[in-house]
Amino acid sequence: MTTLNTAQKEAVLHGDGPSLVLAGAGSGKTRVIVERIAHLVADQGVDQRNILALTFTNKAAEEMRTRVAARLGVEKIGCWLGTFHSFGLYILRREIDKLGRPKAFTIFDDADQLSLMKKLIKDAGNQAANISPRDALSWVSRQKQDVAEPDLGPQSIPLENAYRLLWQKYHAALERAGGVDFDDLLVLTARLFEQHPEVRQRYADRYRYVMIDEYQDTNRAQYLLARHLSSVHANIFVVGDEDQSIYSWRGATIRNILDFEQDFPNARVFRLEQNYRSMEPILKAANAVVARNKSRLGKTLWSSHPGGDPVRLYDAADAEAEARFVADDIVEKKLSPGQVAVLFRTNGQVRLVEESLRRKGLAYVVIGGVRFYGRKEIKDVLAYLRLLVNPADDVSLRRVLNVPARGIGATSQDTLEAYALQRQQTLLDVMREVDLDQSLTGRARHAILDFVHLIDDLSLMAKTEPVATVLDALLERTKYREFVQQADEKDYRTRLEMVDEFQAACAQYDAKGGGGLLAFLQELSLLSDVDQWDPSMPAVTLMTCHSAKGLEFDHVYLLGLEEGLLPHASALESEDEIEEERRLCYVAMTRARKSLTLCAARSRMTYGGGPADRQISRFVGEVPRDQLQLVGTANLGGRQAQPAADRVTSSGGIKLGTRVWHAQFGKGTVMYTSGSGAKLRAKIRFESGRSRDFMVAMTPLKVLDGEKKR
DNA sequence: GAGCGAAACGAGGAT
DNA sequence: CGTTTCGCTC
Repeated sequence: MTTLNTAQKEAVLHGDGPSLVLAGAGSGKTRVIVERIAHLVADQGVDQRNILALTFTNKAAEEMRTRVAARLGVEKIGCWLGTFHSFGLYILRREIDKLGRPKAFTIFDDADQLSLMKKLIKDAGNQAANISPRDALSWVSRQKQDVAEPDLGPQSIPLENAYRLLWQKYHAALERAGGVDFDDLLVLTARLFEQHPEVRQRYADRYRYVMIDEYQDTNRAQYLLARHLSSVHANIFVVGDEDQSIYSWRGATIRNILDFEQDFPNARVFRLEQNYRSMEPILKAANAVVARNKSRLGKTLWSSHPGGDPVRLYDAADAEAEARFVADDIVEKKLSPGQVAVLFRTNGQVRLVEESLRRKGLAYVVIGGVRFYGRKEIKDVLAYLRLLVNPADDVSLRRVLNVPARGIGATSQDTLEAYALQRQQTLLDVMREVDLDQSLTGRARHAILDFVHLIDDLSLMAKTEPVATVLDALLERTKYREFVQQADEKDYRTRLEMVDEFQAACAQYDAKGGGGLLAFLQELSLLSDVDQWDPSMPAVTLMTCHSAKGLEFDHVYLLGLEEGLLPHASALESEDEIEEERRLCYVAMTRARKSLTLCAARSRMTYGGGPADRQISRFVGEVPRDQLQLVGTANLGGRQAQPAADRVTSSGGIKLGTRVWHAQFGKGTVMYTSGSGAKLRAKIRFESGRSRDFMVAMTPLKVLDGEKKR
């Protein structure tokens, strides 16, 4: 693609006012945004500082920055170009005090949220009995993404009441700890603009042009931000593809893109339907799949690259054979590893692929899964550092109070917690006054004061010294390395290497000019897995379909095209969720430039249990047969996907998606099965929100017929 | 309070 | 199956 096509040109050159670009997969939407910015700056004389462009990932932002800089012939661009979340952080750093919150706030990641919620559930006792922290968190997160307020109105549903109570407690605890979570970065920013018109006016005035990428994945908070920011100039330029909306579980609402023309009157709509990425058979196959969806605006992509190999289907005996096939095929076809991606629905699928690639001596990188910043030793160190900049952060304090063990055990901790609750003080403040309290042993009080001194000394240091210096002192004084070495004799080398790597990251941050410990910690929390990935590495890329969005590869292997995996088991009940799975499948397929290979296994080990029989995905059946080439032992006879209701199994009707009734737990849905016959096990999610695992033969379950939806 | 083995729990996608 | 919590002993 050297010059812009007519549709792209129109989108780039159009005049002021709101506009919606419906950009199909591979239609050059990034390029359109880049060219539009270049056009505004170079041709219209717009000051770069008056342009704001928002993306969903740092990776996308980084690529856009590079391309805009190249296009304008400058080293560094002056536009504000970054992710929604980093924009929220940018605003809150300056303005959060207007919401009555401290400027030195820290960002709580999902592990922090989980540990906080666990504690709140425990403290709430009977009021929140039997609620899983994860369920509570996702409920709270959903409320926040919809920008609701945690008031405790009269509620008829007891479960909802408990959730509401936890929401209120969570909200209060987070605020007291001087923390914000991921949702808050957007929600608080939206609220700030809502409640402080003068602030909104200032930013809306500055950003004459607002551009938003992946608009189909915006949630309500992001939508409100878009409205606020374009409330003065109304030059809002959004780019999206309703067929690639795959984040509804994160609060994204497809309505935002479907309703754009109503929301922003006089909007112009542009359609980009020429695909520059994929060879024709790949695009035809992907189009055929997504065309089954009902909620679409409707686009028909056509390929710039006619000819090309048909899409292949490998129908493996089991998941090991599937993984082996991928490695063998890469070797046999002499594919250059850097041009290959292996995509899958769940992170759990990655292990087998890693093994088979390793056996063949193929280099690979795994994106996601166990994140560097999710590692225990890194989280410990981060918790210390966060406590240094935010002494009110009780969540971090709890994590490190006795790590490494320093004689402050459960009894002492409970005593401190009780005092903190009673006096409405932070844990650290309570600990400062511990000498006044005689109910703790002298030894415990001594240990507690030592800890307070440690934090005080290092906090002072953090005010002036570079991050790496503070970290060195921290590791030294806590004897953290010795602790790691002692605690895990088997794996300590790897763990120490992780600590080394983190030290290097700190030093690098300092060397780049840094911004102090607080800024370092805030920015770290916004890093994503894909951000670390270097596409020029000569290695096969392994990642989930979700992570692959926005990327492209010459050769793509899409694994696990089975009912229960893609579409995922948890989506089988609802037509809307099936449609999202279908879009996910479409996103994955359209990552491929030259070749696409679909794989499925007839049998796959499930968690703990034995192998389970698998049905091939309905999405495979949606690809026209003449577009599909069967390879290996592939044989679709009798395995073609059938409508879910007609499928039969040998397990007495207990299978994926079956609606059942249990005397104790009520109605539920089978999420997974494993084993067979007398050893058949089934995981069932009940309408109460709880999930449980059963030996089917031992459990009084009734199969409910004729029920499709709850 | 620390350390260890046993039991229980939970497994979708991630800024 | 892998990880976290529990419960017992020292």
